Amino acid sequence: MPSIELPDGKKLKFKEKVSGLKVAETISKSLAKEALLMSVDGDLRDLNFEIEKDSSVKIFTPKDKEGLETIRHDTAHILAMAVQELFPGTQVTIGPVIDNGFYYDFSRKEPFTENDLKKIEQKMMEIVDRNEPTHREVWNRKRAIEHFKKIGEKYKSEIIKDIPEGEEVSIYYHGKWHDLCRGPHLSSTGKIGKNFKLTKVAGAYWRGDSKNEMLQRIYGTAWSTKKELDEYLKRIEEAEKRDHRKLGKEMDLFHFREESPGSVFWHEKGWSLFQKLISYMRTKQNEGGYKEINTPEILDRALWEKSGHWEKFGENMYTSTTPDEKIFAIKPMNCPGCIQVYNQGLKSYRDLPIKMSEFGKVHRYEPSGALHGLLRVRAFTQDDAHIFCTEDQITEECLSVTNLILEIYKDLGFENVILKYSDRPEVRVGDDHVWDKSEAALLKAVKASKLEYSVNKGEGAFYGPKIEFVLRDAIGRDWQCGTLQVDLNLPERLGASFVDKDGSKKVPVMLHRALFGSLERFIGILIENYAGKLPFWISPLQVMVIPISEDFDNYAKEVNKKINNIGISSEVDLKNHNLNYKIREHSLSKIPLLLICGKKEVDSNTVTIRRLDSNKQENMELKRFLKKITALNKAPSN
RNA sequence: GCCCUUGUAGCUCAGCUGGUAGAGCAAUUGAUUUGUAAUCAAUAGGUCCGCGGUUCGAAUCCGUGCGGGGGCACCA
Repeated sequence: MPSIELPDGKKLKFKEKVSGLKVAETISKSLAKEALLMSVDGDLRDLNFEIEKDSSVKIFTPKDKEGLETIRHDTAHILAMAVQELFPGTQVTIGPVIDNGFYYDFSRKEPFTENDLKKIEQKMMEIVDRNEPTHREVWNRKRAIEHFKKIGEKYKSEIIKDIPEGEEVSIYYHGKWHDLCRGPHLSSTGKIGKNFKLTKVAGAYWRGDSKNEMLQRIYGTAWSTKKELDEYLKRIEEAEKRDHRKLGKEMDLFHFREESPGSVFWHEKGWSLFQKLISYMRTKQNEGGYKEINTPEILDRALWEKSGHWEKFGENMYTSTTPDEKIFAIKPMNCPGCIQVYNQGLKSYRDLPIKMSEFGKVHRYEPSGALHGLLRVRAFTQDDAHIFCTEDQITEECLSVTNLILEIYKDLGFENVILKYSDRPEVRVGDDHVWDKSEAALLKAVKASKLEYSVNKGEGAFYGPKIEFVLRDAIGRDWQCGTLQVDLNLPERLGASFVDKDGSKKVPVMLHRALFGSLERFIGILIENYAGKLPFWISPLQVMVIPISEDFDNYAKEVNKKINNIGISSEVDLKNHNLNYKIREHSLSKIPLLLICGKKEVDSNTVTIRRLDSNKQENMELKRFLKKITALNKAPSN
């Protein structure tokens, strides 16, 4: 006589054990039709699980997160089923749900082709149409291991071996096909619907370990309605349009080439953008009390050994052997060089905090497969700074870094920032009381920022806790950019010290911080965030002056000169093309302001403005226009 | 680094199962002198990523190297 409590508090009484489907039917016919799975006292269950005792039950439909995830999970099963029907002998491994979809990893000698993907997709549709019923069995683990071994599924038997002793080994059948699975699943293959699509094939290591065999992973996306699927595919398409590699080429900002994989060849316009960002940062940092320094790109191996980099990151460092056989390393980080600057001369507690910034170009030998446009390169410029301070100054300094970072992100159009705070890892250096202090100081800064934050336990650096700044772009993607780390280790290793009040020498705390992280990467993110339509003040080419015909060339040239004279980048288009053509061309190249000059403008000493992405026209006196763009040419916070 | 995939004109791409290359845009020249997203015409433009092999003959097939892309692993 189970009594079933529903989420709204209502109670249903049944004479005998009852399936989830029955419960749904009792509530309403439409719910029964929509129902996919349920939770019983918080545990997710199949709809045909029979409830025997009093419990609270919630029924899930495709509208619920649980419902959608189960659809995706089932689709992964159908994928495996289809693959094994089409390609006998293929071994199955795991097939989890991920953001927006699912994947399944297979072991098979021949690679899956794009064409196979289509065939598999068709077969999956067929299986949905067959509407095969699902049923669940619980097996004895020994039997399960032997069974999967016998049918040649060595990965599955390995997985079962790893299931903890106390847990049930459940097997799900969809028709005759069966798979080891925790469940829950939909009651039949027809319930999945057809709003899925296989998206790509890729390699993936068994158990995510590069020492293991490489499997073939098939990715797919699945949704509860056709509309959602289409919207998702549309989103992907939109993201592709924003790809900074594509836009970078179209906008003539930079290129890559074989001679130096992972290093940027900046074109005039890209470099101008780069310089604008640096000069903006300089202003902000000077206001914040930073002093800019610059340290060598190439430093003796001995320094890297002393700092610990040689041992820990040696494999990713570029080195250079001189004709007299000395080994130097090209810096992968700026900190050791910065500490050497700090080490010049005696420092007193009265000097602290000392904030040294450096736009340092660093080189890291990244694995070839990791390279990705501007987002992952082998040579990049950090907007780095190191703050030397006392333990007591940590909180205040962290706070000011956080404020600076937020202001800068905001200026560049990112208002949505979240923080990731990581505290002490198991393997670490330094006394616990210093860790206590620095963790508390950092956390205080995090809280004071009033931003959403997550705590990543034990994920700090071995030398200190850290905050990572994650910004969300215009289409909802998260990018980790800034970082702030408390370092209790490096200053000591490299012999940094200051004279304290009592006359004794002490080791300063060092804060590492980067706001953009890598200028190169940040520019990539900026381009994608704005889909190439950069704000006026950082746009590399800000104005294009367009004479309507040859007769107005001189006026246009004059206007162009005046704009350039006030430090705004402008060009004049004297080509023999009609106005429509020029507007199209310069709009596509994402120039923020187009100035049209014809008879009307010459006669009245005005210009007609057309803004990017607007077909409105605005006529204005030239003088007023110059004033206006002078104001526009500043960062919002300046 | 690993798996798959890919490399043709400045750009985007076509080129079936082998017979030494083609389009659109851009460029150049000429005509047109244009009022808010492509005016018309002509011309020129190629070591088909590099190296090696198979073949009478290779952009095409095979091997190998380098680069790009999608993932995995990595990301101080």
